[in-house]
Amino acid sequence: MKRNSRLSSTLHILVHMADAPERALTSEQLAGFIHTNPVVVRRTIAGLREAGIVTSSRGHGGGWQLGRAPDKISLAEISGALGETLLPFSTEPESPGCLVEQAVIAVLDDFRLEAERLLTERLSHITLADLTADFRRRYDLIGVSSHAV
Amino acid sequence: MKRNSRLSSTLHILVHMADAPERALTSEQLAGFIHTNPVVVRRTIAGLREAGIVTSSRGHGGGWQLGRAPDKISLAEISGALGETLLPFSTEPESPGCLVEQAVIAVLDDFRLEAERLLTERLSHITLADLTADFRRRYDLIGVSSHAV
DNA sequence: CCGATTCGTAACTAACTAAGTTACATGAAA
DNA sequence: TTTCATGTAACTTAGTTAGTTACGAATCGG
Repeated sequence: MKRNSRLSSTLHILVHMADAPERALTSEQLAGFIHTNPVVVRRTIAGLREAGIVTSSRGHGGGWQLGRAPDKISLAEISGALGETLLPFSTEPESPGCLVEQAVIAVLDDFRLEAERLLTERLSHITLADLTADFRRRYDLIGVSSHAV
Repeated sequence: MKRNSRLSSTLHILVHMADAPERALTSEQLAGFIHTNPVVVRRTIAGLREAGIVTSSRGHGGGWQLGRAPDKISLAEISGALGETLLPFSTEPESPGCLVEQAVIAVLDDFRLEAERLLTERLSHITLADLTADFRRRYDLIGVSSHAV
């Protein structure tokens, strides 16, 4: 895993969970898919559990499963549950009395608000089911193991 | 300066430059506005010079000035010249043969492309002149030094 | 020409963030 | 009651960015 790849790593994991809905996958198995550590996986998707996107169970036969059908899980929800901001730039005031800064922040905050609305709207139209369908299409086309490397 | 505040810091600097178009401002003066180091300023806005947004001159009376009128400088250009990406998430392949990863990356890259198009379009409608006007409006309203801290 | 000024840039340090790791408590199933 | 799996805290490591120091190159005034 590298910097800011949490969204794509999480989607990868979720597609695998969608692809094996009948059984729970352990964080060790999930970690294997994205070549990382089970603890990192648990930490990363802990927020998804709180959002009801996934469920986890302990002990024998425990692990992770989707909390609802893939077509009811949008990328907007997933991104939100990860707690990442779509827009990275900061607008923290650093010279509270400066009117130039106030003007800059006002314009930038307006833009951020509008941008977040736009992006969330787009992401809310893409579901985990779309991703899974895309994966299956590729699988049928090439006919090769989903983890050939 | 803190993390990812480069866009807002740069805008702050540029508004000051737009506000004193007749004379060059040194990187020392510009650094004072955003409470940082002259070298950091030079490094940060070096990209703007290459994009023609600002010009710099050395020696006595040297410093920085806008490269063209504020209403001809859009936030899209500035953001681009800073070399920052608007969308932070990574889609670097990490398991090249994995079809799940390929599906995830395909969807995410599509989204990123569309999102960048949308955001750039919005930013291209905001100019440095808009920011300067907003600053002047605040200044006239409150009637206070632009750097009262 | 000389000295002051200012940018350009390399090299280093410090601070911060996120991933990776270890360790162990908690809970569930066989 | 043993084994397996999550939950989470604490620590380590790696990578990024801001900040700093230093100095060469260019420009201007005298």
